[in-house]
Amino acid sequence: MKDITLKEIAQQLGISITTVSKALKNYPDVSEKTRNAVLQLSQSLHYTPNSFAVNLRTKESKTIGLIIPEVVHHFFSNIINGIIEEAEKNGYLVIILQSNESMEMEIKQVELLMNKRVDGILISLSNESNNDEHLKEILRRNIPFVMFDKINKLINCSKVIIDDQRASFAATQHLIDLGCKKIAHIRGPVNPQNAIDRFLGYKKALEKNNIVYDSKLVYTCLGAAFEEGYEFTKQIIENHPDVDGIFAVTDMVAVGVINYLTEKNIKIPEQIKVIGFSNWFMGQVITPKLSTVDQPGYEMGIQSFKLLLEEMNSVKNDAKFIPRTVELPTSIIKRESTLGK
Amino acid sequence: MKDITLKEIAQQLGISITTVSKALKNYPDVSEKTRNAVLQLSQSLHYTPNSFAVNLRTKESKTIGLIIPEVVHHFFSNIINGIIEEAEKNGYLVIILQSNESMEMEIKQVELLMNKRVDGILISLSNESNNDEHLKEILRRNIPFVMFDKINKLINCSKVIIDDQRASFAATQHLIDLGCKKIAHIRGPVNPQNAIDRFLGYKKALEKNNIVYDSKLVYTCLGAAFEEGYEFTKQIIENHPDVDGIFAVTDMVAVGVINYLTEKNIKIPEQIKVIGFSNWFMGQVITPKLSTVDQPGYEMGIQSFKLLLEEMNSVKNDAKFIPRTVELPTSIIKRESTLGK
DNA sequence: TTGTAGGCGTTATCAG
DNA sequence: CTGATAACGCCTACAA
Repeated sequence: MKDITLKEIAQQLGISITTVSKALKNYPDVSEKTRNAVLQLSQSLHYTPNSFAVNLRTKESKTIGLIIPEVVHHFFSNIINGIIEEAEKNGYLVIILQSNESMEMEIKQVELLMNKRVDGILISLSNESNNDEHLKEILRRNIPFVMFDKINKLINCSKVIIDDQRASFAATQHLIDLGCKKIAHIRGPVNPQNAIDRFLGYKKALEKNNIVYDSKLVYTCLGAAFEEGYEFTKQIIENHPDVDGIFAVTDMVAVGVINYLTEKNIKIPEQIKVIGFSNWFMGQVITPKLSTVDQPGYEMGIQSFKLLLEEMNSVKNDAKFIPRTVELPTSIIKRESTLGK
Repeated sequence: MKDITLKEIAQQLGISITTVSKALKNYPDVSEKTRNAVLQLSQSLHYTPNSFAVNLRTKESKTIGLIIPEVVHHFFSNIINGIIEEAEKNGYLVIILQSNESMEMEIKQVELLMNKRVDGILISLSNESNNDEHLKEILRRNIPFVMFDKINKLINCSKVIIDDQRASFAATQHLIDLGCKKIAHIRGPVNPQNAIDRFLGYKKALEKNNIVYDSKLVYTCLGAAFEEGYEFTKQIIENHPDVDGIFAVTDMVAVGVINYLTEKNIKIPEQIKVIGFSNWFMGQVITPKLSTVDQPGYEMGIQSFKLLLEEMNSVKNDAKFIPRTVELPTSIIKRESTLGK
């Protein structure tokens, strides 16, 4: 089955390619008769424009690129969901790449997408990312660009974030309100801004409540994995048996915490209260159900695409675009791991 | 910053576009000297070929399309992971679309991808899918095409699957081996082949062990959701209090089962043994830990892409390609929900 | 109302 | 070794 082109249709009807093109695009200067003939034939032949040719002419592909640290991840997959949906609604397709938390990969992938000439790029930075040349290059080339969740504050592009500091302040405050006096924090990796902010929120909450901050109660994950939550909790119990609250950087880590405590028959929340971050589905179905911070992943995806779309439209019209930062609200979800049954 | 093209480089060096092109592609018939000049200049100008033009010429985009029922799903996101990784390794990018288990969406998306002229298409069918015109159209257009996990047996394309029937036979047998006499099955939706096969495996295992099959013990999900597992278990307990084993079509459903039983203080596995299907991460961290069938999602992604790649290469060389079906092994993961501590 | 011509950027063929 | 020319398929001034 060979491809149907304008040429093909033109030949069959004995008219010029131009006329066919115009008829299909509803130009006014085509006679009713020829238009109908063209429409009919192109339908019966199942004509669809060759998108490669259209891309070349219009210099856009209606495709955007998305770089994300991990796909197998409740929060991120929710974001992907939001992005894909909103993109499709607006006639865009999404190419997804996974940095696997590696900056090297991220750099390669940015280049890949730029060479592919996607119409815009969405990124959530890898944990490793501590350099921003590749991000600046996107700006230099004037490619519409939005960062979400794991961002770099120094890059002047649109961003969609939550207020990690405020949210983790609230989480810590929740523990304090319930009577916790000695709260450990299992924090995220060193580089990412949101791990830093969550740590700062924790610290601020302690200070605000006149609890002395003790750096020995802060444990730093390499990857925010289940095993790390498990292992650090072991250390916490052994070295600081009087800890009565644990705030984990992520629900995955918090679930590790809960697993260790449950294994050792340490009562949650009576002896130790646990709160996580992100509101992964898992937290609702484990025992005890996990208190956490709800982080609107799906909504973040939607908003990220919307911002990108705005910028893509601006660039197309040679209009100036001023980057904006959208901050999404979070809320504390109180469940059994802090409140009990 | 305007785009660098072959023309630009040719002009600056005072040579022809043709020569520049050849130099860059390491054609043998270019003098050392001009080649070097070209390479140097194109590097300093950061030349990259315009992929739109390349697509148009070569008639391929090094991009494939993937249609999947859900992105926020442990098993599927693992598959996506495998596909993206293997694709990238081979120089392909992946456009992801989500059918949301709707056949209508699936049909639209297939068309979208065909019009986009992706080099190949990967699909896992939606639960709703009971028509195959859109799939046949892919074959008609001779577009490389692989189905995985949720397939349609009637379509003559490559497939990557597991033996659902055998796996669920083994799962049911596991319950029987542990002494279960009355096993309920919460099955998946009506259409998908693998829900059917899992049901058949369950039934066969009963028969093989001389347990009378009772259709009243089979509950049919609409979407294989947590809530369905919970709700059906309630019905099971109320209507069939002597059930001593439950086999759920999916871990998500099984977790719903466990949640209901735990809430009602029904002992797992002493009173009722539970086994799921797919080996989602969640199952390892809930209490009791869930026994299940390990289904290799990541590997399935890898294999699917590999098959597609083979076919894409064949089509490119006008070689004949004979569709193949790859069957991946599964295994029973025995945990607390059947074995106890 | 219709058609001609040129170009988007690359690549392949063929002649010099 | 180099380059002119055509073609991929579409779109759009401009001309007829």
